[in-house]
Amino acid sequence: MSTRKITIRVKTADKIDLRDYNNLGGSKAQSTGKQLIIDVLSQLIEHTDNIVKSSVGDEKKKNQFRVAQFKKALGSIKSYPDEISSGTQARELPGIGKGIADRIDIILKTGTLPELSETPKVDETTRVINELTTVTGIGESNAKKFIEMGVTGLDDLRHKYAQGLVKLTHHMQIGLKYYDDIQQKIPYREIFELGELMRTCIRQIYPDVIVEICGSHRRQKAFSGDIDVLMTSESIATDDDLISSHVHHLKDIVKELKTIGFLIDDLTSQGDTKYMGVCLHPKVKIGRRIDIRFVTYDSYYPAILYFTGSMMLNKLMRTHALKKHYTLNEYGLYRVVTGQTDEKIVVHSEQQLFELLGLVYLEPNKREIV
DNA sequence: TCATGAAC
DNA sequence: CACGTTCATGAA
Repeated sequence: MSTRKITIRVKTADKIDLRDYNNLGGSKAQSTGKQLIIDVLSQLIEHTDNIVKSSVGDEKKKNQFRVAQFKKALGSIKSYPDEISSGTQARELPGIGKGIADRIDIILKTGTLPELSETPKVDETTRVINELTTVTGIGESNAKKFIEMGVTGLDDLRHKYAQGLVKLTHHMQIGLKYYDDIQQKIPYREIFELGELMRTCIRQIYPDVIVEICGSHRRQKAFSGDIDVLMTSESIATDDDLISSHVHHLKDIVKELKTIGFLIDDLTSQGDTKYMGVCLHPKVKIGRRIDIRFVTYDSYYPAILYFTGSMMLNKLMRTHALKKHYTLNEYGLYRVVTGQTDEKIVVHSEQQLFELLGLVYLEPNKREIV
């Protein structure tokens, strides 16, 4: 790994800073072959990303993977200190195989890539699938079924549903009901106030329950797509406590949040650990997607880390953990013992999780990787 | 009860 | 090849 950070402080000298993964250092504006490669590869990433957006199924998966590979290669080239004058030379770098090496030769020869001029053609079926799947609860499979039934688009789906010509699951019905609301981004301040509202309400019934809003809000983003809430209580330390607890905290909390008019519709109703629904700010009155997860206290810090993201950081941390013979997931950090059931390491802060993995601690607003 | 789809 | 877990739904 060439991602070792050089720092003056002895204490953190050996820790790895995951922000270096997409190394921005050293790529000053210069009209060298290397800069050209960087520019064209960036275009290739954007181009492939557009293909991802307009494709479905295996084609989409394939191209998503290509984007990830291209990004890795680009990061590798950016962090390489010297000039690159051939594909063969670039092949030595991590993340660069035959495909990228060949492209680099073409870039150096022609200044661009032929595949960039190919416009991805979107056929009508794909367009309708993409439109229908913007409704929460409608995935690709159901979108195809609707198309087979003659649905030609979102408006047509609404129409046919009103006529009783197609059946929708409860989830889909709510998805349509709040379609315009859910499309809108949620300002930071609104989520903050919704959090305070929730805490005030929950304090009345369970004063010991901890409420933390995670997701992009916790990463201090100005706008979020939905509201990701994590709850726990120190009195529910283990899974046994959660299962045997005759008081179902989550269900009681959801019930209470409904009576005060905070939650206005459900997407789930049976879950013991996970609730999905729609909530409302009394002053804003736009339906917002909210997810609430209730975890045991010994999973709280792994969970808060996981649900704060970003997704890319989570992936990097999991991969990094595996290299150090740990498994990291939303429930805990486990030491992998060969042939044995993994041993859970109970942690008491996010900092401690980074520490145990030998990583530089990142504040939530620094976790926006790539 | 099980398999599948969807969401995260 | 390309995450794994939770919940909803409908068939068995």
